[in-house]
Amino acid sequence: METITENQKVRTIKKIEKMFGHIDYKNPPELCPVRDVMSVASDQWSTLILLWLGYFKTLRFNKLKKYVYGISNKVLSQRLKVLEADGYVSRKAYPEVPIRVEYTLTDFGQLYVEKLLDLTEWIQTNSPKILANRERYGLL
Amino acid sequence: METITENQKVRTIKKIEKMFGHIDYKNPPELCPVRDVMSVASDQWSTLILLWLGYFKTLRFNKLKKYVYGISNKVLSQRLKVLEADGYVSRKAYPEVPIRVEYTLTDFGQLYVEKLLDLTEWIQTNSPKILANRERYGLL
DNA sequence: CCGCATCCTCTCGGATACTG
DNA sequence: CAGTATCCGAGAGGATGCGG
Repeated sequence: METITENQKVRTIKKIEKMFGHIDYKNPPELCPVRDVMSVASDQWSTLILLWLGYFKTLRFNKLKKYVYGISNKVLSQRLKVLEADGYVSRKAYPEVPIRVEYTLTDFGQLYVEKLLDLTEWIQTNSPKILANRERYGLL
Repeated sequence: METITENQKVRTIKKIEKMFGHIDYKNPPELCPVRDVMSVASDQWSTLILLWLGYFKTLRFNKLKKYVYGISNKVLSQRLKVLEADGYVSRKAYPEVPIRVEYTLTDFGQLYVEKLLDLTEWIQTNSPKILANRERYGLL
């Protein structure tokens, strides 16, 4: 396991201070953009949608639905709409019959996916440890 | 805005392939550890709890409740329990009267917070753009 | 094929009151 | 002080059928 230097801890604290320090912590959550934006972007379904789009570059609705296994029509279209609104995803409809719709990451979305991936990779690496923790904890 | 090289995109795809490639996408979500672990760690409340603990190092229950503004007793204790189970947070109770309980990040939790922070910083930086997107989209 | 509309279920989460 | 217990409402999300 990686080790943590005191220096690193101090830098972390500085970063958090920069993030939270200037807001009055008594403010309602609506006024915290980080939380607001996070609630869209790091939603469980959205995360998977974005990663699969990062992988395939372009996906149609039903294809996406297959990869993001278990998602319902309703939730998928809901999430796509929000992701489009926030600028991560672009939607292109071809007026054929039957209609064809393609979803693609925007450049902005691509950047986000790269950040997100750093986190999910870390999680993937550490998930055995985490699941073991959880197991052990359950036994207490 | 940063630009994205084609090289970077290819690397991103490789990473995602490594993450998702080996699993059968038809498997039920329960079998995807990334998703499972993410649902705990990147929960909206958990994120805030972890960041505040990263900032203060040690916080008591009611102090935490003040900083994570708007969280209820129930949810706070729930989240803390799960975060403890997964190994991000340690709980220490002092048998005084009245009782005193202190929550601290574990070293593991500290590492996670650093990763998480990279993401939230990016979000903080880009939230004006995202909110503007959202606004514009609403007008269409 | 895309995805909205409907219905219905069920969990999450807020408020409050209470105990070791 | 640090939670647990209880109640309750809101809304997320699943299933299905239909329409463009």
